[in-house]
Amino acid sequence: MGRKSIRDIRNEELIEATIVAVHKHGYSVVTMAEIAREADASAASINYYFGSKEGLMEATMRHLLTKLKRAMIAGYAQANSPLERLYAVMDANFADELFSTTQCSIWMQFWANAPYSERLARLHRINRARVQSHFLAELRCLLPAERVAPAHDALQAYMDGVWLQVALSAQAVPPAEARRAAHRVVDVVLNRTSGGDLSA
Amino acid sequence: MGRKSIRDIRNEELIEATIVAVHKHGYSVVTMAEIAREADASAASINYYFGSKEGLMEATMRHLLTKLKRAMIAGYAQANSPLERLYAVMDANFADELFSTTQCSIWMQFWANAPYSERLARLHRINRARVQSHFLAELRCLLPAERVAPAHDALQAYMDGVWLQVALSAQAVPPAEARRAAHRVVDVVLNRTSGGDLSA
Amino acid sequence: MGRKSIRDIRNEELIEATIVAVHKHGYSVVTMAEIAREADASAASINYYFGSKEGLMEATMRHLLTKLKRAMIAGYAQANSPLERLYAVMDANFADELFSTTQCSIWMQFWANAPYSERLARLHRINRARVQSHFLAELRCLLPAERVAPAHDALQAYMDGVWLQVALSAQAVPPAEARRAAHRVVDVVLNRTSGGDLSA
Amino acid sequence: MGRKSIRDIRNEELIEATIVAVHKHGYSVVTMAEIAREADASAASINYYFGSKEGLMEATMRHLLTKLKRAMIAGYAQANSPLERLYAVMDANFADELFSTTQCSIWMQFWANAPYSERLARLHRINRARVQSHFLAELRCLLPAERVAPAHDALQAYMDGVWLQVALSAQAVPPAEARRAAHRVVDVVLNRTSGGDLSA
DNA sequence: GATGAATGAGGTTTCATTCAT
DNA sequence: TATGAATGAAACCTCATTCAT
Repeated sequence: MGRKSIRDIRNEELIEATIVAVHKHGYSVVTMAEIAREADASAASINYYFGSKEGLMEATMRHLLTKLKRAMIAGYAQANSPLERLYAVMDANFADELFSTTQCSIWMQFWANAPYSERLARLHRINRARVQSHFLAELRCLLPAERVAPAHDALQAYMDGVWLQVALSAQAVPPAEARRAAHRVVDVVLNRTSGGDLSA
Repeated sequence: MGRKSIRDIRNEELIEATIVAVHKHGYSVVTMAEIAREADASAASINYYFGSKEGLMEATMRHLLTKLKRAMIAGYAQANSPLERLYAVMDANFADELFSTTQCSIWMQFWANAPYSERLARLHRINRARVQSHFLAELRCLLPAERVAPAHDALQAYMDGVWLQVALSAQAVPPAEARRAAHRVVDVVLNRTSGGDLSA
Repeated sequence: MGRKSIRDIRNEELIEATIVAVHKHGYSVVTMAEIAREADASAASINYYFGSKEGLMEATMRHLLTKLKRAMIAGYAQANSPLERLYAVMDANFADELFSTTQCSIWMQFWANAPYSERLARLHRINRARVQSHFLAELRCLLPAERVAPAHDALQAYMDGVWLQVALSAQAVPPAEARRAAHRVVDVVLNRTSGGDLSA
Repeated sequence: MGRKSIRDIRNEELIEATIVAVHKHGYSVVTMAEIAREADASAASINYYFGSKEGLMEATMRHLLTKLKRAMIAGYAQANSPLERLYAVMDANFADELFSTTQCSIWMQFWANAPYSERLARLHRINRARVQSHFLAELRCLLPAERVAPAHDALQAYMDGVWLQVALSAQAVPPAEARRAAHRVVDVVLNRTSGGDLSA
């Protein structure tokens, strides 16, 4: 039942190796050999499992998206109001197991290459749409109609920008701190702070 | 004095071609041949002018950074207060001649590849530092010390995020509108809006 | 005694699959995986039975040669004169169970690759020698010595040529018709037709 | 005017090397590296000129077909009767510069692989149609309508069969002798020999 | 200044074969 | 007996770069 087949185990190992290797060398520069070395396997066996390099990349991105989705669902389960759910969406993006320099780096790599790979672009579109629908649903409960779209744009831009900064600065930011900052941004965007305080 | 040498003219043509080609194919996938075709030249002549592919890429990024710098300087020249100068920094990033889908795409390509090219990384660091120093200088005039850093982070993240969104959605946003939205974000971050209104 | 072991049954299935797969993809392009798929088996099991790809090919060719040999022996058993035996040799080559587009195609594949595989070349030599000795034996009874060799060459060339045409045109020729035409060629070569009529 | 460009010269060299290499190793087994070695060039430069292995093969076959066509046209020019033209068609196939073991071997390789390469198949069809139309045109002048098709089939089969034999026996046959034998076959098929003599 | 020609280096992918199960 | 799993070897092809012209 919960048993994992050898295939599943191997898949996961290879995907972990891919994440590390992509972070080290860059998405479209990394070679199958480098990934294989990282996984203590042969390049041929990666093709055996994923069919091609692009197949591997797609599987890797799918893996990350699933992680993000799970984090978001988990947060939602414990939230009891629109505001808390809004926080939960932000928290998912800055969750402990997601918001590391390595993973921010991978995300950026995928973003940058999505426009040139239909398979990546598709995953990106799906994810973006899902996050957006969550955002909008909650914002509609909290803001007048005409402010919903701009608020969503600002929040989404903020989240993307933070990831990008972490990816580029290669300087780790504690996830908890990132979540605190994100909550403040939500508050400011919703005008919930009397004094509008962006500092800790 | 304003006379351009043949070399300068050719350089500019090749850089323009590079921007187009990188946008079409992606930074690390585009080939010298594709760039050459875009410029109606030969791959060999590009090496003649820029030494190597990486040299060309560095020159191209430098070209874009110069454009950005000029836009910022021009804005500063007309600004007469900290707030106006803050607006000017944002405006430069969303200037008519910079904020196109193509160019946002290129920026993202450069960002994504900077960590893997020392020459690109250096340019990125320099630029980032310059923008940051502008931001901080103005914010210090407008906010208490402990709120300066978070405000800067939020504004920078917002700007990066917007570029990224435009690059990925491939859906053009009118620069003027982007500037208006950016001003509102500045206002909100500074708590300058009594009603804290993010909508038009 | 006529009992077939599992091994024999499996062998035959795999050989049939090989014939189909070689026809579909070409001798030196077909892969073990494709053959295995055709036989609903695994590539590994083919190696278990035949040792290697070349072993399988040799067995397959041997299988076809045996079929041809049997057809020739059967024809000989019913022939009562040199001329009838000559007809029988031709008939064997155009027998119902041998003269199909698929099999002509296989033959051509084997011919074309024999020069590059010692094992195939050996089979080819043996077969060719056997057919030749039959031909010569009968022709010697029907023609003066100095006309035997040229007549053999012509008949052999004709037979090969017809197979080749069928293999390449991929347009089936009814075996019975091929046999009729072959008989006429024999007659012409032997000058047995007063009017020398090559038409039906 | 008659000047050959470097490109033409190189093309020809590479094609000659291809013929030799294909003869040595077999059509679909020969590697680019082997061909390159034969031409004292690099594999990369072959792709530079022909785009791909298949492109090279197509060009090589086209080269051979052109040679055959020229030989046929030359023969036709000197023929003054249907019979002489018929001889000329046969002679072209067994011309001194075409009827060598090496070239017969190449032809067979191309035939065997044509069914699996659209580009080769196309060339084959075109050539076959051209030869056939020549044959039929002359045969119609020499035979009653109902004997034309069978006579053509027999002659074509004979020609193909002889090439195949030479390719497989790897035993050279003097072209002049092959032509003499071919003329006799024509005579027999047309019933022009009172004694129907297939011997020298 | 400009470019065909040429190539070495290297990447992805395929495939026959082996082996543990 | 049968086959997933794994891989070394090798093939094709691409591409940045060099160089003679």
